Amino acid sequence: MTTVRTRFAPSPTGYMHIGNLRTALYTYLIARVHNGEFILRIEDTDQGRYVDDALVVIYNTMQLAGLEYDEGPDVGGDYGPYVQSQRKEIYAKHAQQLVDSGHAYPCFCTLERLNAARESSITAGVWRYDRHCRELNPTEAARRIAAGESYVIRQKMPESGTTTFVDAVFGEITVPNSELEDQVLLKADKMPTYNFANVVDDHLMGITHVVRGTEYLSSAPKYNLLYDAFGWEIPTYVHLTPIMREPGKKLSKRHGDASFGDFYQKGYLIEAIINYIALLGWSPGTKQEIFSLEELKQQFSLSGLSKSPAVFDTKKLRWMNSVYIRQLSVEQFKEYGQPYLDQVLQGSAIAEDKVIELLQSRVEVFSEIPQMIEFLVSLPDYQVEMLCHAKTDTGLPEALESMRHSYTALLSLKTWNVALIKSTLKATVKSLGVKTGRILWPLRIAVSGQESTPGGAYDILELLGQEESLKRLQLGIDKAAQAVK
RNA sequence: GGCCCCAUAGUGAAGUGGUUAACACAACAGCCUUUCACGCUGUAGACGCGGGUUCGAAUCCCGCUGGGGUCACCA
Repeated sequence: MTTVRTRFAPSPTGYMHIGNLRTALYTYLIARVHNGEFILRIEDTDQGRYVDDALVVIYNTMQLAGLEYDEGPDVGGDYGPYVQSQRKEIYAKHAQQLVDSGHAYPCFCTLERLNAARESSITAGVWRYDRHCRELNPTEAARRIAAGESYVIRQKMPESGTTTFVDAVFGEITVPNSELEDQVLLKADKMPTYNFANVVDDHLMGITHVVRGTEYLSSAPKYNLLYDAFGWEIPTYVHLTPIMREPGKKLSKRHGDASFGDFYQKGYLIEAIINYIALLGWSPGTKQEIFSLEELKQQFSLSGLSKSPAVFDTKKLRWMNSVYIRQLSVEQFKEYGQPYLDQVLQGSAIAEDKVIELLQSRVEVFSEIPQMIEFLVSLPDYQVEMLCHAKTDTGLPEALESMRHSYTALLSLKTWNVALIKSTLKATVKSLGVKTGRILWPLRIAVSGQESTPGGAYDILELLGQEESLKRLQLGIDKAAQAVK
């Protein structure tokens, strides 16, 4: 049994797309579920695109997500270097090897010639390299290289026939060779193209499962041909479908929240994000939906991978995040929520511990805490109609009446705590012989100004304190009285 | 446009020739002797269309439609 080895090979672009993170996750899981090894490799062959701090983003994300790699640029390993720009000679050597064996050839065509040919072709996007340099005399080619002429190395594709390859999720796929371009392997700057570097690195690093997005599905035949040209064993391909924003729209950075960092900063828990994206395109085949990374490492399977693109559903992510939030210990919840709490409560006399307690079962995303508790420090303006409550037949006159009763009852209290507030108000309800909601609904609206609050009326009253509560209640009474007139 | 791939409710999905076609999110309703939330219960909602094959198709084949990917000295 050969050891399963997989690799996540991001390009240092400066941010981690949520789809990339999912690819990383699946790649990691495939390795772990087989007790294999997981490698991080940096694909920076496009020097023009290099972003300086981009590596840090990658390292941090991997660490945050708990995707530990056994080998990588920052942890070392026996198959290094793990940064493609440091492997230049390796690619050049292998490219030459293919030239020598007749599977590739130097091409001196200028970009100008190529672009012109492309543009002058009848229909856009159908032009393929015309193999202009393919049959160049080797001696002639050598002379031009020696003369310092700029050139690239191209892969020689079969003239006819078809190429078939097997993908672990899509099965057998066959394409006509006429579709295959004599693709560039080594660029003029002697850097390899992605396609070439991948084949060489994956083989040299002993990668057994090549995991990547479906955008590479159509270049897979070229990869196969390359492996064959080298006489290397073809790895297992695992192509992953993209994540969509809404039916027909690819999830992109443009939409604002496609990067992992954005979600993380908005107050989504890393465990929830991982859990959610794990299920976006993969199914365990059971009804289980909540998975820790540990469980995923046990249960992940290639067979559960989906063939069609999945739409990213923020609502479900929110729900899942709330599940994880509720599972947090009070201490953990406090730790995460504190900054958001402070935004509103800093400097106020509100008892933070109580607020935390009330909040945990109601928060879906941490960043929405401020707006949920804003009313504690300043009563928002609200419509009088909100004081009415259909369920208990509470119209404005009734609401006004009940608030007056509440006011009187609460004014008499010498001490201010939930238990006392509760018993007092219950007594009021009883003495009036009305439904509890008749008293409590208008009361809660008056002190909070909103229909939905963390905690019930008793809790809100206690948090606000007697003075503030009565002040707000009086405001509500005035408001209602004015409207009733 | 060529080539490749895909197709079950609004969304994620189970299903692999015979099922009342799961489950989850979202929606809606009810309950939880106060709202919201949590929880519980329930309701509505799907096999894209048309042909075959078969005693029998969501499951197999073909066409159509729709969607995705790709066609760079980017990855």
